[in-house]
Amino acid sequence: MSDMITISLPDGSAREMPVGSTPADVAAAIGPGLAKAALAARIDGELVDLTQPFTGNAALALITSRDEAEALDLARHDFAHVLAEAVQALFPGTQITFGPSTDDGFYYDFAPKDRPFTDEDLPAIEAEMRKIIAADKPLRREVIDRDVLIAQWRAAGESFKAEWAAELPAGEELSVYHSGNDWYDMCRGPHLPSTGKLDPAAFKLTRVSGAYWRGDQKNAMLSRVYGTGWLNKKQLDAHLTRLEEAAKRDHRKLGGEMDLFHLQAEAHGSVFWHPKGYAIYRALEDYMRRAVQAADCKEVKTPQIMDARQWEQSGHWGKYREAMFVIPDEVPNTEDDGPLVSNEADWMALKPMNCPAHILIFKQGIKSYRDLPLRIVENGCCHRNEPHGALHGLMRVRQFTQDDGHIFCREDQIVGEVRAFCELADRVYKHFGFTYAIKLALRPENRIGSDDLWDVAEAELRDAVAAAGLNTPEFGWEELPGEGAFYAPKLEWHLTDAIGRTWQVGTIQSDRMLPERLDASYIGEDGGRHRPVMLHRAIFGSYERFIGILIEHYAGKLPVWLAPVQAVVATIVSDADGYAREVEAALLAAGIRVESDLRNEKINYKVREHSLQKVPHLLVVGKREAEEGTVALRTLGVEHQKVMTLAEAIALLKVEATPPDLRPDA
RNA sequence: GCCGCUUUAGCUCAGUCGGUAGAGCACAUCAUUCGUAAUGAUGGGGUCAGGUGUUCGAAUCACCUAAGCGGCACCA
Repeated sequence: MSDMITISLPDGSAREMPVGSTPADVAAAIGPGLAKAALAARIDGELVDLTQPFTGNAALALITSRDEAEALDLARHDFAHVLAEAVQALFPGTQITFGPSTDDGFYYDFAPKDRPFTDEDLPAIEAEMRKIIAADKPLRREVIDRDVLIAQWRAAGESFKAEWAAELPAGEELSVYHSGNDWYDMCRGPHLPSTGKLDPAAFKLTRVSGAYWRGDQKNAMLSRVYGTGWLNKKQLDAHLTRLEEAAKRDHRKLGGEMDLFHLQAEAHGSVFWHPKGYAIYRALEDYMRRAVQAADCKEVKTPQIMDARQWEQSGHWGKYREAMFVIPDEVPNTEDDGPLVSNEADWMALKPMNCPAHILIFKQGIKSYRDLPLRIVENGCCHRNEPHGALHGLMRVRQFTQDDGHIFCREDQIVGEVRAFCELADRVYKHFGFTYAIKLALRPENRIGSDDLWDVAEAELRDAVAAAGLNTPEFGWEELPGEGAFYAPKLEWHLTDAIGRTWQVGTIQSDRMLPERLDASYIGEDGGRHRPVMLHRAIFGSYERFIGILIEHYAGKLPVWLAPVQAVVATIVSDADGYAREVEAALLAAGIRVESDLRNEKINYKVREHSLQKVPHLLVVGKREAEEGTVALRTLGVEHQKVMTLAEAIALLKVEATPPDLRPDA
C-alpha cells in the first residue's frame, strides 16, 4: 500500500499527495496565491473545509471568492457565527440557538438573559463582530461525541443547544466549530478557514425581531438579529441601493402620494378607495369580466352574510371561527332599554369565502350531466379577521374582493377545464407584463382522502399543465411536496415583478370534499346521482392585493390603459384656457380619462406636479397651440415633447388607452 | 396573536434637563401671464394617538389601550 494518494483537479491535472493531506495542502502546493485565496473545497463533489483530510484518492475543486454562490453562502454562515460570538461576548448569559444564511445575509436566534435585543444594541454588536474578524480567529472543526456535547451544553447553560443535540438523528456525526480557543458552536459546516476571510466592510446588521424557537408559536419567543452579508463592500452597497429602490415603489407610499387609497384605524385592514385608486380597480373589474366571459363563465352575486349553520356544515366554523366576523342575531329585550339578547344558534357570519354560496347556487334545481361543466364566477367580497400582525397595506387586508370562481364538472372533464384555465391565466398575466412560474403543491402530511385519490388528483393537475404545454422550465414548472391544501393538490401561479420579487396570486385546485359535505349532486347519463368535482380558481387572487402588486411592479407608472388619469391638459397662459377646455372635451368624448390644469402656475410647476403624479401624458397648450390647433405632448419618461395636431394626439391616446385584450392584435 | 420599535399641523419631520410647540411642503389671500420637473409675499392651522397616574407643572416620566412599522406565527 502506497503512502501517497492521487488528487485530481478540475483542469484535468493530478497531484500526488501524502496520506493525511488536506485541500489546504494541495492549494499550498500549487502556489501561495491560491493558498491565500482558497475558502473551502469540494472533495468528490461534497463541500468541505479546507482542513478536511482526504480519505483516499479524490477529485478536488478549490472554492475561492470567484465561486460566488458558494463563497457567499459560506461567508454568510460565518457571519452568523461571528454574530453569535459577538453577542455572547457583549451579553454574557445569552443562550445561542440557531443561525443560518439567508438570501441576502444571515440571522441568529438568541435566548436573551434579561431583555430582548433592540435596534440600539446593533452598533455595539457590529463593532464587536469587526473585532472578531480583525482577530482572524481560525475556525476549526471537531467531531464530538453526542453525550459529551450535550453535557457540555448543559454545563454551559445552553439548554436550547442541548435539546437540539439530543434530537439530531441517531448515527449522525456531530461536529462543533471552534473560533480560536474561546468560543464554539455546534454546526455541520463547512466554514471558511478563519474569521479574517470575511470582509469587515461587507456586512451590516439590519434589524431585530422576535422569532419562535423552532418556528412554533407554542415555543419560547427568541430574539433574532438579522444582518445582510456579502463578499465585499461593493456588493453590500449595491444591495443597500436595491433596498432603497424597492422602498421607493412601496405601494403604501405611492398609494398616498398618488391619492389612490388610504387606510385608517377606524376601519383598520379595510381599504378606503379614492377616486383615482377606484379607477384602477374598475379598469381591472372590466378587464376580468371580459376575460371570464370569453372563457364561458357566468357571473353571479351571493349574500354577504349567511347563517352560522351553513358555515358549520361547510367545515369553516370549526376551523376558522376565530377569524370570522360573527354577527349575533340580536333581538330587542322585552324590557325597554334592556340589553340586546341573542341565541347562538341564530348567529350569522360575514362570508370569509364564496365557495359554499356557489354550491348553493349549483344546488338550485336538478342538475344534469348535460349542465356540466358549470362555471360560475363572482367578484366576491370576503371578510376575514386576520391576526393583527399579519395586516400589511393592500397585500393583506380584512376586507377583500376575490376574482373567485368555481367550476362544477365530471371527473373526466377536470383535465380539459384545468388546461383551459392555464391558458386563460397565461393570457391575463402576459397582459399585465408579468412572467410567472407554475407550481404544483402536492399532498401535505395532514390530509383527508385515500392515497389512491391523491394519486389521481395530482396526476390530473400534472396532465392538464402538460396538455397546455406549460410544464417546462421556461414556465418555472416545479412540484412542491407537502404544500397542498388538506383536501386537494393545488396549482399555483407565482408572478415575477419588475425587480425580481415573486408573488403567489393565481390558483386552481380540484376539490372532491366540499361537494360531499354540502351534498351537491347531478344526474348522470345512467340516471343515477353523482358527485361533481369542484375546481376552485382565481387569477388576480384579490383585487386589493393585485393592485398593490401592480403599483410596485410598475413603480406607480401604470400603463395608460390602467392609469387613473391618462392625460392632463395643462395651459401655459390663461389665454389658452378656452382651447384647453376644447381639448379636454374632445379627449373625454374619445373615452380618455383626462383632466385639465388651468391654474395660474408656471408650466414648470405643472410639469413637475403631474410627473410626480405619474400621469402618462401631459398635453401642454399655449397661445401657439391654440392658434394652430395642436398640442405639445409630453410623455412620462420621455425627454422631449412632440407637437402634433389634436386629432393625432387623440388617435395616439386612444390606442394606448385600449386594454390589451381589446387591441386589434390581441 | 408574539417580540422590538413608532405615534407631534393635511404630509415629511425637529422639539436639549419635565416649565404650556417649531420648520419645510401643502392650504388660503394678494401680486405675477410665465414655453416643459418647485414665482414671490402674507396668513390660517396642533387637547402633541387615546386613557390613567406621578408632579406645583407632562409632548417629555410610569402604566394601560389602540393603530402603524419590521419580523415571527397564521393565510380556508
